[in-house]
Amino acid sequence: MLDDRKLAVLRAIVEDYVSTNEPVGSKALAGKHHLGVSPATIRNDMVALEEEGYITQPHTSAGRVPTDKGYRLFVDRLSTVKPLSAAERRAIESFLSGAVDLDEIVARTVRLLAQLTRQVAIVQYPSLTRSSVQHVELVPLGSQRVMMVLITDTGRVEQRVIDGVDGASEEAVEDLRQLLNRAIDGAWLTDVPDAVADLPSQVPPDDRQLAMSVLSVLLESLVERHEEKVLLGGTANLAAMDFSVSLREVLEALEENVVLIRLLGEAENPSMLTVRIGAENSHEGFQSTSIVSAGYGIGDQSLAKLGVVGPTRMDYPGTMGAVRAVARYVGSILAGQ
Amino acid sequence: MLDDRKLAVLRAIVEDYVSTNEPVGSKALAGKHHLGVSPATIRNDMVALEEEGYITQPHTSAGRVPTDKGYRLFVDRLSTVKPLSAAERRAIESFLSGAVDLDEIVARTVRLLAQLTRQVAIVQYPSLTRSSVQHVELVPLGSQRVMMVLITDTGRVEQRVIDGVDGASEEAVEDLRQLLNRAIDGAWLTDVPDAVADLPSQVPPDDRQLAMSVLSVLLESLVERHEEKVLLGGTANLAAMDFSVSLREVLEALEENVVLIRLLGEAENPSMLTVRIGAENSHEGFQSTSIVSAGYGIGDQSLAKLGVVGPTRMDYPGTMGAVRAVARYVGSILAGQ
DNA sequence: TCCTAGCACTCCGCGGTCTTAAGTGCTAAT
DNA sequence: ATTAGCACTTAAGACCGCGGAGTGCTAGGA
Repeated sequence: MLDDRKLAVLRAIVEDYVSTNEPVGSKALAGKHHLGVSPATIRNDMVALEEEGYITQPHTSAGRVPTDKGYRLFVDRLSTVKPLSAAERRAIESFLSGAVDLDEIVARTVRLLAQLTRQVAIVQYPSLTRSSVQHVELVPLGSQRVMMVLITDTGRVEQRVIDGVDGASEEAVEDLRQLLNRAIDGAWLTDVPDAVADLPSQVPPDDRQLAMSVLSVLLESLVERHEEKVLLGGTANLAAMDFSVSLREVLEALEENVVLIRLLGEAENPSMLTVRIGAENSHEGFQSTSIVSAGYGIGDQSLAKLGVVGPTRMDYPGTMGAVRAVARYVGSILAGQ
Repeated sequence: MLDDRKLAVLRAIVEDYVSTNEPVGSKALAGKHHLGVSPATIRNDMVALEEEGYITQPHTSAGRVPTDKGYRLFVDRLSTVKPLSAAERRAIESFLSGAVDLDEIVARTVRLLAQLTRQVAIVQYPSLTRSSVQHVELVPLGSQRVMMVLITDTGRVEQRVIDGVDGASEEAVEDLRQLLNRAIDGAWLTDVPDAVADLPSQVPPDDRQLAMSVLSVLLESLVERHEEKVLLGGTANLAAMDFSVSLREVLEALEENVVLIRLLGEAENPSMLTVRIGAENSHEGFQSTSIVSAGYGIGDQSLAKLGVVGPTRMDYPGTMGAVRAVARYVGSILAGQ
């Protein structure tokens, strides 16, 4: 039903429309894209494509514009991820390798993505739940409070203050610290609850209240409030985009971390790309945007996700190439740390 | 030269223009603002105000619009900070008091400010340099690396990994840790360099290299890279604002933390308000915005700043009231922690 | 059977003109 | 010093006509 030439026409329409942002007509197509046929023939193909729902015309006597379905077909079958140029790869590498800690890696990554794609970049911090305990520290603050600092092997630091612990002597805290570290040092975060289950029975009764408080906060910080943080960048690029929905809606949605995380999609293994086009995004504000995302992590384990959001009318091959490349480099930087 | 009635006219113009966003004419003024004089009289006052540069007209035969200078006079002499309603105050209190750690306090504050003012909110994290050392922790990571975690009394945590330290035995690290804590526990961050000056001479020669590395990273994290972090919120409100400069410029400037911090102004004692109007802002992108900011902190010591940025055409009394109230509440929450 | 040339038709966008409404500045009267 | 009246200016909106880009259709050619 859709022969090769029709597909070629669709591809040409997408590419043209993406670069010019104007509905593309049959004559222009026949000219630029040396398809070797006349405008009239292209028009015939166009009606076929339109009947199938791949393109549409804003009004009679205007050129054609791809629909979400058209972009989907383009992404799935008509395009290949465009690898970055050597210069770009070098730039990424030198830019990312200058980072000193996790915060900065993430900050630089988001900047990089935004610059490469000229779109809005989203980077999720490496998740707590998929890393292991590097170290846990207990610090007495005054006589009534203790601060707990949890350091993971991905370099992430989680701190929490435990309030109202009565009679927490320095020694008791120190003892608990050692006990705790012996129990969970190196453990996967998901295994921590099991690992500490019988810990209270090992502390002297006097300090048991302290131990319970600390443990409950520790578990809470692991499970309940594993609020995944994200960083956003390149919002200035929004100004150049033209959404059919109001800019405000998009900006609002971008402020909701929870929404963003859900948006980043379900790519589970690193460097596998997810593309969500237009109405495929469930969320209100993103009906006329596309999201290209990928997982990143160490080895073949995905720790978190990153991606960009832009207009459905975007350069998919280029964007996908950039996202994939950045995801890989971040992974390697993370592994090297 | 500017009698009371002329000032009243200016005030009326500002208030009207702020609420309607349309140039205000003499007739409308005479109607709404019961000034007890006829439009013609008001017109005469207007030409006086215009000659002095407080108002201007976009074109002949349009109403008048306040200039930056006009807003300045309004803020300085014609308006009073508007206190929040009891309901608003209660809302602030309950919203902020739910925060568990510093990150969340800041995050909630920025949300709150944005919602109250319907503008873009900026909150700077409590500065490192004006707080004191609560604790410093050294954690060996493998055999070649040590992680340093610095905890301040404002609850801020700074972490850094020290790389390539040869022969850092667990004992050496532990010794150094104790030495370090004895030297700087409780010290003002600004005093830390002095406090650790003679520390290397106190460690055994074998561990001196380790000590030097740690100290240099510590000092560096205090001084050189005291990159002040800021959090931004309410950017969605930008969509409703109309800038004469492009939206893009504003968004771009908002992404530069350095710019933002400079922008927050020089209010040194808490709850003292700074208002920068239009061209008073040195930075390019903010020529048509106003910034209302205040310091916040514990007691009468300012730890950091917060504020909002909106169009010069903003509700100054209300905005100033909100900023001042939030700054005070954050201070009290911080003190209570 | 598929492609192409030609042609009439549709519709958007652009520039022009006209009108209206708002608001001003000036002058003369109170 | 204030006010009423009036002529003048200007932006914004409505209306119109036109040109151009693009289409769909039909009839003829490989």
